[in-house]
Formats: sequence, structure tokens, C-alpha cells
Amino acid sequence: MSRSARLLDLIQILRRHRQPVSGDNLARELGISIRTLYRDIATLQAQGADITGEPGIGYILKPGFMLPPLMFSEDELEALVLGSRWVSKRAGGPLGKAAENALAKIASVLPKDLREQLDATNLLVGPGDPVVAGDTHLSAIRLAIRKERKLSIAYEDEAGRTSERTIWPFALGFFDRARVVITWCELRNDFRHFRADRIVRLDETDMRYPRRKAVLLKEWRELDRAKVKN
Amino acid sequence: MSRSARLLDLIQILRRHRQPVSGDNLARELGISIRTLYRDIATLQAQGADITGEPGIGYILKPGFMLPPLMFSEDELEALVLGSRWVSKRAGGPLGKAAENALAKIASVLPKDLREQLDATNLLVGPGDPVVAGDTHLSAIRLAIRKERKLSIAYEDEAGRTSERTIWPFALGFFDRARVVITWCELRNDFRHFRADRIVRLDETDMRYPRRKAVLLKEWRELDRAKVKN
DNA sequence: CTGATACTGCCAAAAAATGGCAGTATCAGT
DNA sequence: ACTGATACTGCCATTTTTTGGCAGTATCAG
Repeated sequence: MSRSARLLDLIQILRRHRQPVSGDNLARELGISIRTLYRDIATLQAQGADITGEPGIGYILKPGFMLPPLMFSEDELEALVLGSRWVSKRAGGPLGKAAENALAKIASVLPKDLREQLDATNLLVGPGDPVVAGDTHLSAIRLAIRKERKLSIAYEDEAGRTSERTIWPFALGFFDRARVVITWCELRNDFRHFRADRIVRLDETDMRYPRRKAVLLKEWRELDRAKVKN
Repeated sequence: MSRSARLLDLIQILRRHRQPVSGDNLARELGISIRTLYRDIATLQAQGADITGEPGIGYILKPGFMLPPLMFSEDELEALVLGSRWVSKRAGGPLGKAAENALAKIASVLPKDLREQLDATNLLVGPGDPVVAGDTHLSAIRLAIRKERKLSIAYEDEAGRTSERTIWPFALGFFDRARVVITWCELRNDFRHFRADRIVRLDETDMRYPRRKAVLLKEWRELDRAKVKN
């Protein structure tokens, strides 16, 4: 196995273990000596991987993923830039920042002239409605989706009626004018969606909901295809 | 210099030359033997670089760029996926396809579980206005911007008046309801923008316009900041 | 204080990359 | 049909890089 493939493997092994792993274990799993493992860890860290090692504990990797060397066409580059600009403007918050960071990471490894070409990608995103209040919940919602956790919310519908619900959020829709959480609603025992800006209170819980988000999304798509398509 | 750095360099050298370059020249520029150059070319091709070599001619690289290994956080991955989905849905055409291809490329190099996570990124883009007629010109416009070429168009404004113009397109704005070409207009001798769907005829020309698009964009931004921000 | 582990420097051994050479293939131009 | 230019491959000795082992230091938790 080539060294570069092994480095990808190492990342992968670290990703699998949520708990710290000792270098000894990692080396055994990769079939290399501990000495080489230390070198590999150093190489990955130099490439930007967020690996921390603590004496007496082991190594952990902050969630993330590593791409091997990859070739993109001009169109693909422009598409990535335009998409990231849109996320940066319209999603805002930590996700928007993440879009900017992703572009900055890409730019930082390009030679100067290509970096300029990337900055000068002349595809612009028009202004949208100002980010409305309530979108402060977006990060919490994304986290709950990622971890498949129930949320307890207070919601005010179009007519001004408020209700308390426990929901299983499994997707987040970005519309031109609103962000909509798509959920299973325990109150109605059915799929329901909620505009993020009409959620007046949102509490995270530690309760994992009993189904997989991918399955919920699939079922919802089949039932509700007309309302929000991917 | 490490081998991997040299491979990036090779891509870079190929990018600079728009004309075919002989392997001999490339090897000399990199300070390696011709034999090693052949091996490097083969490695890059195996990594997806679009390099073609013809006996008697030399090597050329289709426009594009190569990323070295790179680490993204979970948020950055989600942002890239959401952005690409938006481009795929809203920009449509070749650019939308390019967004899909970029995602597919990324997915194809990820281990299976991460690929599933990418597919299952539960951030959706809401439906927009159907892509209106006239957006068929988008590719031609993007190409003209990229190559800094004049375009000759027939345009019908809001009031239904038509005009013939020669324009210097330097940016393309994506609004929720329209795509707008931002240009220097030879007729008005000033900056003007045109909705892509109101362009009734569009002819590409071979004439390069006399200023750099980056400079035009900068000047327009300073003058016209209120109308379309980046 | 101990056990567990991270981490470094050094060096010999193992593996990979390199360069040279010899040879084949293909294409454009004459 | 021939020539010149160049791509491309296999083989192998040489050079460079990677690796493993060892010895030793550092840090942290209990």
C-alpha cells in the first residue's frame, strides 16, 4: 500500500473510533511500526488534519473528512465557488462561515494565479431577504438532525396560534424566503414542517429518536413529493 | 522537492502552456529525466487529470485545477453539498451539471460510509421559479466572461423596447427570479445590466474587449454597490 | 511514584523513485 | 514511402525516501 493511501486509511480509522486510540493500536491496525505511525500523524497534522494526541490517552480526530488529490474542471470550480457564495450569503451563521472557510481552504492550496481566478469567478449571488429572526435556531437544528435527536419547540403558526411540540427533525429546507425544518411531529403523529423563524422557543434534548433520518427522509419524499423537492 | 509537490508543479506548468509541450521540455523544466516524466504523467492521469499526449506533438492539459490532499470539517462538507445542490437546481444547464459532477467526484473518492453521509446531508434546496427561456444563453455568457470577449445582443427591456448592443460581459448575477449579465455597454458607454431571459438574440464574437474583467468588476462595484452586492 | 502514552533523534535496512538505455509506436510533413 | 519528432514501455543499476528499532525525554492521571 502506498504511503498516501495509508494516510487516508489512518484518517478513516481515527474517524471510526470516537474514543481516543493509542498510537500502538493504530500502528497495529495499519501494519506499521509505532515509529512510522508518529511520522504519519505528523504528516497529517501538517496537512491540516485536526488530530490531537495526549500522553497517557491516545489520539482523537475532530469530525471531518479528508480528500485525496483531486482534479476539477473550470466549470466545476465555478460551480463550487458560486454554490459556496450562495450558502455564505443565504444560509448565514456558522454554515455560511463554513462555506467561506471551505473556499478559503481550497484557495490557500492553489497557486497564486488560480487563487486569483477563483476570487475573480465572476458569478455573483443576488441579495435576498434579510435573515429573519429565529434563524438563530438553525445551528441547533442542524446539530439535532446530524445526531438524530428530538427537539422540544414552541411554534407559532401563520394564524398566530402557538403550540408546544416534540419533533424529530430530519431535514432542513432552504427556500428563497424561509428555512423550513422537516420533521416527524409527535403531537400529530405525522410528518410536519415548521418555518425556522416561527419557532419561538427551541430546546435541545438528549433523546435520540427511534428511526434513521435517511429513512424518514425517504418516506417523507414519497408522501410529500409535491411540497419540497430536492 | 517531494514527488507529490512535483506532480502539482507539473500540472501548473502544463496549465501555463496553452500549446502542446514536449515531454523533453517538461522534464527539463522540472529537473527530472524524461523517463520519470512519463511516470509522472501516468500518475496524474490515474488521478483524473485530463492530460493528453500525442506522438510528434506533446502534452496538453484540458483547463482545470488540481487540489492536493485537503481536510474539511463536517460543517464545510455540508456547506459544499448544500451549495452544489443549489447550483444544480437553480443555475441548471452545464453549470448545474458541473455542480453535480463536482459532488460526484468528491463522493467517489470518499470511503463508503462518508459517501452515504454526503448523500444523506439533509439540507435541501426549495423549488424556485422554473428556469425561464433565454437562460439557454447562460453558457455562452459564462464563456464570454471567462474569455473576456464582446457579445452582440438584441435586448428587449421591461417596456418592450428592443435594442441592439455590443456589450462587454464581466459578471453574472444569480437572483431568486432572474439571471442578470453585468456589462459595459458600448451603446451607452457605461455599465448596464441585462436580464438573461430578455436577451432575444446573442452572438458570440472573437473580439476581446480592451479591459480586464476583474478591473471592470471592481469599478462597477464601487459605482453600483447598491444594486447587486456580492 | 508508577503506568501509559506521546514524541524525538539516530541509524541501518527495506522499499520506492529515478535515470539511462534500448526498443516500439504513431503522427505530420515532405 | 520516408524522416523527424515525440509518446510510451520494459529492464535494471543507482539514488533517495521510507521504515523499523532502539534509546531516551516529556506529560498526564491515578
